[in-house]
Amino acid sequence: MPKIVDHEKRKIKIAEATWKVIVDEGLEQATVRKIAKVADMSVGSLRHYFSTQSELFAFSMKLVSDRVRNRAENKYYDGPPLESMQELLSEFLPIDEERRIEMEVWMVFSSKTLVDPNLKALSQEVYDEMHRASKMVVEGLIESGLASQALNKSLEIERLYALIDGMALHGILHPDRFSVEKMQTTLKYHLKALCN
Amino acid sequence: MPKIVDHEKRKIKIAEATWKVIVDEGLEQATVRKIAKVADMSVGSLRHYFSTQSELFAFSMKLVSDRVRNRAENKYYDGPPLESMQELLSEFLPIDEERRIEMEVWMVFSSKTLVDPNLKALSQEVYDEMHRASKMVVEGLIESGLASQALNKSLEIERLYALIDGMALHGILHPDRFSVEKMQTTLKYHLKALCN
Amino acid sequence: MPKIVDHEKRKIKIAEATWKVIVDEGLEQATVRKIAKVADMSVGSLRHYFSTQSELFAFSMKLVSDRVRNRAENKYYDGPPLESMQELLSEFLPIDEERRIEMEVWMVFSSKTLVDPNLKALSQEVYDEMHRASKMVVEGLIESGLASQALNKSLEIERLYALIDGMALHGILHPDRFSVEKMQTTLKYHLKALCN
Amino acid sequence: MPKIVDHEKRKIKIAEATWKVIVDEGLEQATVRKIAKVADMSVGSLRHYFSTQSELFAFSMKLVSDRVRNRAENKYYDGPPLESMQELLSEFLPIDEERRIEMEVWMVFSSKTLVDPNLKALSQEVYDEMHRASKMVVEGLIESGLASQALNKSLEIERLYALIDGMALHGILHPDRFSVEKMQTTLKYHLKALCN
DNA sequence: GATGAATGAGTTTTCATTCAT
DNA sequence: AATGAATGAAAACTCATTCAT
Repeated sequence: MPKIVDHEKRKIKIAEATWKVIVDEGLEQATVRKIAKVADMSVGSLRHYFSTQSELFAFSMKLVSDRVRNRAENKYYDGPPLESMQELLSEFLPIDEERRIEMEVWMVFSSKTLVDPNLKALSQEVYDEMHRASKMVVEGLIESGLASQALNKSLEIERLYALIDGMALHGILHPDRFSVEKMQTTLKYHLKALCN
Repeated sequence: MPKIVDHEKRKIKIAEATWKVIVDEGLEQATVRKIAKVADMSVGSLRHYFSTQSELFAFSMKLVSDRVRNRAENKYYDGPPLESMQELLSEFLPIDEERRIEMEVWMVFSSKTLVDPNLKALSQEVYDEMHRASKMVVEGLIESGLASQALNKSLEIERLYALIDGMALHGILHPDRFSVEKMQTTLKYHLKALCN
Repeated sequence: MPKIVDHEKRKIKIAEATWKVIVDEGLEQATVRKIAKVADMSVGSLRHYFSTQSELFAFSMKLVSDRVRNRAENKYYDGPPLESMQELLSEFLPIDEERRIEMEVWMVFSSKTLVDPNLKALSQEVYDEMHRASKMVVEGLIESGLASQALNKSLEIERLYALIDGMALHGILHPDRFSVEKMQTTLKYHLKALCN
Repeated sequence: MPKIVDHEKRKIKIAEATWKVIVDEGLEQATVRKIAKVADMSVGSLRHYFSTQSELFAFSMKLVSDRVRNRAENKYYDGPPLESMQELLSEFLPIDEERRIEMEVWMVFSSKTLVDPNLKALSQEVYDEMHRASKMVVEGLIESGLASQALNKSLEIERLYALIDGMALHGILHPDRFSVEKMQTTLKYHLKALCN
């Protein structure tokens, strides 16, 4: 009987170490050596789980989207509609340390997406998912009677989604200029604006 | 002092080569050797202009903001206010090849900003500039009487700026999903929404 | 003691997997991992049969000589002398897929012989065996009266043996230039030449 | 003005270092590090001349054929025909230290030829050249009236060429069994046999 | 016996930077 | 000013071998 390890858990541990190195030192410093060290294992061992760095990065990026999606899906939305929507959309913003790390890692990988075909597919998938979430919110507002039926639904979806990602970007790159509070207030403001 | 001009021209040529490599192959592939090759000069010669790679990157990033700013400032805005604002704000969106390249390079460097203190200052400066531009637009709309005085100016500024950068992000990362046309329509839609 | 037979069978299976990897990808690619995979077993398991790679290689090389020797010895030579000799000597030429693989593997290991003392002994043994076979042929021809007694026996042996190995070499390295047919015809021609 | 070095000479120096390592320790030990050390330069410097190991090996192999060809072509053959031919053909045998090294290196690379497409072309070229040399000898013997016109020219060419390479092989792999003297005597014997 | 996880030394390769010319 | 040779550190990756289960 071989040594028993939970393969998936190990991979997640490594991916989280990867996040840490990326956040602390940047993607270029996310070398196999450093990641192994942070994950507290040997380079050779790490290679059991990810045979190439590319694989490791793909998994690490995917873990971000999995985490965010899971949180968004498993949350219990029971308040008033506007508040529920605010809560849902906040899942995609760097409103606390946990989310900030994920968003930052996501952004760094997104950047890499431009020239790494390996990561492109996931980026597209998530774009589509986010787009659907944005659609759900806009349609939810209209159907619940909060928002006017006269809204241009399609454009509102694009606007909302771009707003979310723009705020996430500002929140990550300029936390001192664009605080979490501003983020939340601006989001609430936008949702309310849709309801006039 | 023609020498200085030449010197500066050379540096710009090198920075543009850097952009090219970044867009084509990514920041990690932007090695001194490759950049020198694309700029059609020797490695040693390139070093006369930039003694370290870090300097070169800082200059290359700054060139993006200079270019964008110059274009925005030197443009002659003579149409109706809403159209002028649309035109101004479009300068910050990847609406054509030239701008797409600049935005993409900017995004890649922004990513690096998170861990490279050398680039952080410029990033902040540009954030502030953009914020001011956003403010100008919002205030312009109010002062011209197009937009209601009841708007929350401060939040509208954040909203507009985030929308712009979010759209730029989507336009760069997902040009097939978020076309230039959608970008322009969404922007126009937003500006109009402010005027209701 | 059926266990021992199984043990031996397993070793042969592993050696054949080694051959396959060598022929397909070369000696340098004949890693323990790859061989284990081709042999359809785990790395750890393979180690029960060969505790070091060196052992494995020595066994794999020896298997070639065993196979060739067995075939040569167990063959029933009942035709005319010249034909029998042609048949015998053909056992040492890559005249079909099976033999081609063996010769190729042999050649690869022979190359390694130059610097690997572990393999040298076997190489010498086989040289001597082959030399004896060559001697048998030459003496056979003379004794049977087919060849003249005036032949320089010793030189004829060297000549025949070198011819065989030279043809094997050409057959392996340049099958498109030196076909199996040419090989056979040349051999027959040589044997006949001895009989003039 | 850049530092002036004779690029080609440097490459040859490196290739010779490669030969040395191969002869002393085998192809698998012919690592870039070891070669650089023997060539008395840094690894990075070596990479100026050969950007990949594959390139280095291809050049090193080619250098063998160049050396042998040059020697064969520039030699002044002025004795009796049979002696001239003996001398020419001896160029392809490991009759002294210099030639032994070249032949050994050639053999090692030939082995690699089987799975390295990069080296295959050269191997074929040399095969053809050697074949032509063999043809020249056979035809020379016939034309000079030394050998009978009744010879099967085509088969004699194959036979001679295989004999040469077989003897080279034996001379390299088993110098204690197949001495230089035997080599020469066997060759002379063969040439004479053609003349009966 | 069997498994595969773990290790660390070793490999090729890349690269920013320095330096002699 | 310009060139490209030289360097050494560090990268990704490979691998035989060891070991716990």
